[in-house]
Order: sequence, then structure tokens, then C-alpha cells
Amino acid sequence: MRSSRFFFKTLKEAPADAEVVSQRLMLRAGLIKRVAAGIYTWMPLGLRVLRKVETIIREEMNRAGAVEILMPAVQPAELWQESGRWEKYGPELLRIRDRHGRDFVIGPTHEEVITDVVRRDVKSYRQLPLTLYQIQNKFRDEIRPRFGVMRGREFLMKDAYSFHAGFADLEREYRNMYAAYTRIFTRMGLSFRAVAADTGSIGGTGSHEFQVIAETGEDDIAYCPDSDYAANVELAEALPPATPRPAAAAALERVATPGQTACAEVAAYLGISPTQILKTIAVVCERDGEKELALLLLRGDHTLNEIKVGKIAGLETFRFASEAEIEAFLGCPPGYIGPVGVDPQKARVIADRSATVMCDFVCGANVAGFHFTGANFGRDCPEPEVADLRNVAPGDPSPDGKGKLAFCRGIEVGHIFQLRTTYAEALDCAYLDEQGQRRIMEMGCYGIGVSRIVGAAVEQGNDEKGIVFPAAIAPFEVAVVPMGYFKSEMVKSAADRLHDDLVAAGFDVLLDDRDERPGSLFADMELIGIPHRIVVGERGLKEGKLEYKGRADPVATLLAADAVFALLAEKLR
RNA sequence: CGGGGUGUGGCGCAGUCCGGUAGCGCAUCUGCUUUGGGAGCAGAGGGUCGUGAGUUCAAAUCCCACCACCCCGACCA
Repeated sequence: MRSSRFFFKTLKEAPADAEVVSQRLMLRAGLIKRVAAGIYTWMPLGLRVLRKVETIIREEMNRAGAVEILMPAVQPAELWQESGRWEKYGPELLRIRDRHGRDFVIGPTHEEVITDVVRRDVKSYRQLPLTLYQIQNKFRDEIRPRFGVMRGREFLMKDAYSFHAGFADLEREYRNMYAAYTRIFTRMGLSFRAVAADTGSIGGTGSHEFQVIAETGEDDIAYCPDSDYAANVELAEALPPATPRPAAAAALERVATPGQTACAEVAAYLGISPTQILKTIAVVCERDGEKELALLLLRGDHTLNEIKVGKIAGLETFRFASEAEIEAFLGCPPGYIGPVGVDPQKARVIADRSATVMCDFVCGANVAGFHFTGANFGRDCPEPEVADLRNVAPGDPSPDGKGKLAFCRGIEVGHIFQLRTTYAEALDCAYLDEQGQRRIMEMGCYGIGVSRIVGAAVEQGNDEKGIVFPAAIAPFEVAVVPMGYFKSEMVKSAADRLHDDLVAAGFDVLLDDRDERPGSLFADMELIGIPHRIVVGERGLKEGKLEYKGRADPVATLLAADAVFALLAEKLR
């Protein structure tokens, strides 16, 4: 390809509203253009990257035995009503109406459609297992789209769905997809980690996210540097403390703490560590119109994990208590509540594992402006129920027992999930087994954010000059930059021949034949992240040499033409 | 949904307080010079100043309403 025949335009300044580096660079390099909030046009240069990502995914999905299909973006409301998600999905689901007044949605995902396809055509265990995938645009009406293509409203996604006779076979395919995803992200040259993810109400170990490691990621990951343990922070288990609770030593005493409500404030006011404070959080569950209060106890420096709370029997539908509710139940404002003196009939008290080993702690006195010091479980209040309620913190022991947890941030680019029979049941997707018994299929689903990968790759590969793409997904592999294409016949013919030879040899090459000064050409080729550059100039040609420079290499080297070919062949192999 | 901010050629911005012919840099076009790290000079084109309704002799500027976009927050007591 020649620049003069291609279509791309770079900017010296990025639009002011672009926040993260990938968004700024993608706009500056002319990979994408914003059309509306969270909606982008993929310009030819960006589309080449997107297509390369897509191709790697397609090759590996095919290799893993999945079969490609293409479903519609516009889906009838009936299917969503049948699965129950017409009501449940909420405002992220873009609903539209046709000229006859019939309801449709623009698909944010395709469980309904794929399950409908399979239930119509798959009747026997002989046709199973079956894994279908597509690469297609999705639309999710995000509250706040941001970060360019990393959280867009319309985005390209690879979604795969597998159907099985029995759970064991689902687990086999899940491992198969896990391996395929690992190959995919490895081939793309990304630094990533598979992390255990929340499985919602389904439970079990059936969900992993594939996270590209990046500071600007939106997800917090807890991992163990000494093992392969990694989990979403929200999911990581906080182990019970290794040491037992020390004996009570101090007497219970009520102290005035006027205006001090947050744990950190109280700690500072009393001149103690937040670890000595018992944090009490009031939540409410409504059952049959009855409000039930629960007090959740945490060590002062720990934070509550709402997902873990939602998994406690009886608290599935909890919400935080309002100020008025706290006043009504405990007779004091929030900020001064605690477990001491609370009627067990009135409120369930559940302590985090770490909180249960605290002694002589500080907690709210259930009187405005006062806290207790020297409080102890068993002596001053009943022993609470115990549960894992908190988010893990850096330095906590790894749940696999192999070291301490560290934190990093990641961008979720893939998610695999054992759906089990949720959708198959709702849509009555069944098969006949060997005995002629009708059985509901087990399902898995496997997603990859194709367009998000491009953003994640830029987020991971950039420097002060612009994007540094991994060769596997760069818009072009090699840039041929002539010095004086329109001035020197020698340079022109050498650059043309080099371009043709490289193309013939199978390289993906861009000859920058624009009539610009060398500085502009260099700057643009670097900005758009082409990994390899060959400069053709009279200087080198007179010695029969070409100049090679890798995008990330500090210096250029002069090489004989055939040596350049050999080097490229080696680097791009 | 709550709070804050911004809307002026393709991009980045000034002008708004204090009303009086809409400006700068980049980009684009023409010419000359230049040519191994985003050139120089001379000239040119391009803007209903987010939309609407007001005040005024006169509105980018003042008033009101609306829209769009961006940022932060959404209950850890």
C-alpha cells in the first residue's frame, strides 16, 4: 500500500475531551473518529487493526472447533420477553419500535437468539456438543460511555455460545475456550492475566475474565506474585486471621466524640489506629413488607464487599439503611452506631472474619456524639455471626496459601462463563438423551471485546512519539520511508522496488510516498505505531544499504538489502 | 439520577467580565524557496459563535429556556 493511495490523516493535537492515552492517540493517529457519545467510525487505518484482531480471534475459534454464525443486530422483543430480560435488563437495553408498532431491541448480547436457533434445530444428544460464535456489533446504552472504544456504546464483540448434554461436557468446553483465549491474547502480544470473576447468583468456579494489565484499567485485580492465583478484587476471598482473639484487657468506657463519624475521623480524634475501630454498617432487607435490619461489622481500615454480602443467606436483596431507618431502629444518627447494647431481636449482627478477632476496640455507642472504647465481643455484646464481608487488601494472604496478594488494574477484554441451564430453561432448549429422555441443555458463553482490545493494546503500547503496536495487530508491519521520493530518481526507483519486493515476500507494507519533509513522515509512521521502518535514502543507497529501525529500538542500523529482508523475516515470523 | 464544567472554521484555543465590522496557531489551497526529525516567506478559501426566544439602535458578549458534550459522584456511617 502507498500512502498516496490510502486514506489517513493525523493530528498534532488531540480533541480536548479525550481523557485516556489510548483515546487521545487513536484520535490523533486517525484510527477512529467520534460520531456521537460512545459511537465511533473506524477509519481505514484503525479498521486494519480491528480486522487483524478479528482474524486472530477467528482463526483460534475455528481451531478450537467453534463454528461461525452471524445473528441480527435487531431482535424481536418477544424473545427477550420469553427470557424475562425485557423487564430485567434495564435502560442499557436500547428498545426500538418499527412502523407497525412492534417492539424490537438492538442486541446488547445474543443468548436469546442463539438459544432460539439451537432449540429449533437441535433435538438429539447426537448433535451435541455444539459451539457457535459470531463477530458482530453490539449496542449497550451505557450510562456514561468513556475512554473511546474501551467503553463505547456500539462496539464489536466476538460472542460464542456452547451447548451440551451434561455439565461435565460444559466443563470440558470451558477449559477448551480458556486455552483458546490464552492463545488469542498471547498471539496479540498483550500482557494479560486470566482472573477468577464473580459468578453472580450461579456460583461455582465457572467464570474467568481475561484482563489486559494497564494502569488505566477500570477493574481491580488481586493477584499473587508467587503463584498463578488472580481474581477480581470483589471476588477474592479474605481468609480468616491466623491468630486468635486476644483476651479483653480494657474496661468498656463511653467517650465523647462530637462530630466524628467516619472511622478515620474517630481514629484521628482518639489518636489510635483505624485498625482498633470497629466499623458498623447498617443494611436493610425487606421481606413480605417487613424491614429487617442487619449490622455488618468490619475492622476500621477494611471496606465492605457488597457482592459477598449479597451471598449471605437472608441478605440477598439487601440495601444500605437510610438515615431515617437507622434513627428508627437504633435511636441515633449514622456515624455513632455499634453492636454494643443492640437488642438481638431487633437486628442481626454479622462480623467480618477479621473483625471477630478484635479486642478492646472502639465502636459507636448508639448515642449521638459518643463512642465506646475498650469494647469486647462476648463480654459487652453477644458473639456475632461470622462471614467473609470485606474486600481483600494488598498484603493479605493469598487464598491459595502461596504468598501475599498484590493489586493491579486491568482492562477486561474477555470473559468466559458457565451459564448452565438459565437460558435454556427459560427458552425451553432441550434435547433427547440416549434413553429418549427430554433434557435441558447446559450452556456456556464466551465473549471477547474486539474493539476494546485495540484500545487496550494502545493503552499498553505507547510512548512519547505515539502508539507502539505489537506486530501481530499493527495496521502495517513495515513502513518504507523514502528520503526525497520526488527529488531523486534513485531513491524513487529503489523505494518502489523495495515496496514491491516486500509485498511479494508477504509483508504488510506501507510506502510513505507523500510529498512531505522527512520529519513529518517519520513522525506519522511513529505515531501510527508501525513496528518496523526502512528508510531509503541516497546516502545509504550509494553503499548499497538500507536503514532499519524498530519502533521501540533506540537507534537505527544500516544493513545490506538482503540483510534487511532476513531481519524482517525473522522479526515477523 | 445528583453536582460541576464546556459549547467560537476540520483540530487546539483567545475574544464574553465591560455589547459596537469574528481573531490566533495547526490543518487545507496557490506560488517561490527549502528538503534525514512535524520548514520559511507571500497570498487564498473556510465560521447561521450549540439551538430557540428575549433585552437593545446594535448581542459570540446581557437575560431566559432548551440541547449536546465532558468531568466527578451515587450512600463503606
